Amino acid sequence: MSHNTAEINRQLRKSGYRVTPQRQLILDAVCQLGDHVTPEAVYDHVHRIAPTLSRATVYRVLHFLTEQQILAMVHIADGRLAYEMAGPEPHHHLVCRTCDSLLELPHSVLLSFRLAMESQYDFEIDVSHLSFFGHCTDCRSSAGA
Amino acid sequence: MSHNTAEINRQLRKSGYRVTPQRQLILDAVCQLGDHVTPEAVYDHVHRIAPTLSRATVYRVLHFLTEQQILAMVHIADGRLAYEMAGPEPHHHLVCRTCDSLLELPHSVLLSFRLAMESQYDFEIDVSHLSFFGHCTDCRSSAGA
DNA sequence: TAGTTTGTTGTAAATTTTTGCAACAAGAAA
DNA sequence: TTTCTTGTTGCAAAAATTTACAACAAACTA
Ligand SMILES: [Mn+2]
Ligand SMILES: [Mn+2]
Ligand SMILES: [Zn+2]
Ligand SMILES: [Zn+2]
Repeated sequence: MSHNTAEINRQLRKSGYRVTPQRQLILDAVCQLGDHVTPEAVYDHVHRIAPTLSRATVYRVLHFLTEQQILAMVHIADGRLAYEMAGPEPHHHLVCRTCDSLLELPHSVLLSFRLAMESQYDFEIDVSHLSFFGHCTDCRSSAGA
Repeated sequence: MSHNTAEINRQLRKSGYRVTPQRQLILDAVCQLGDHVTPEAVYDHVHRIAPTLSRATVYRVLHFLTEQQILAMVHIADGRLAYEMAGPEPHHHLVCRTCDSLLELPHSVLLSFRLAMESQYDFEIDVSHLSFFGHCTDCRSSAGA
């Protein structure tokens, strides 16, 4: 568990929300399971600990924690959603379609793109966590062999 | 109907696939319904014309035509998928989270980003149709009022 | 045109995700 | 600690999406 529980709880209560055992379990699960955790993986994990915790709650809490910017959501292949802790440093990913490897990109890689959209279209892009799909070095060289 | 039916049919047959009435109906539907068409909208449309055409076929054909690059897929809000004709000119979108307005971006806006990823990470990004969410001019000014 | 091959569809069931609603319980107040 | 308010949960049903499989039919061949 690497997240600041006390700080998060304070933030939630301050906004009029409640800190429930379900929310804590689900947050811990995402934190432990790592990057790009699917709702089903979260459910499997928490269900072992709290068998009555329902799938509906998993989906609701993941959505809720994302709204609160405690989690970050990401589109993964096939249009599915996954989640991970929203660190203080937003980031993006390069995901290889062949080997599923994951490269982390600093948030800044999109800065110039965002500025361009602001100046050209007066549109304020709001991106906190994108995945770009493609092919990594290794897979490109082995495919060409 | 603004797509080249004959050319598409030829392309499919050449690859060993078949041109079925279902595929033609679904393609026509996407073409007529416009940008960012949801599977449900397609189903509603084609079901009126061919009541036995099933939902499963709609999902399957949308996925299939996307693989064949005849349709383009796009993530819309909430992690849902939508489809549209894949024109010869790939493009992207700026989608306003407040008024749902849609701005079309030329494919070239991401060119420098893609080149940067290639030189910095040796990763070949494969993007044909992205949507960036945010807030347009109008909605930003009225929110500040 | 009739026969053959095999890609495709419809059906039904399995999964996944969302939603309504009554019971519950976190946190504030007394 | 007890009471009260109302945000949250579990359940069950609805809705959305995927999948297995037998029947079907598009395209090829004779
Ligand atoms: Mn990430
Ligand atoms: Mn588009
Ligand atoms: Zn790879
Ligand atoms: Zn707007």
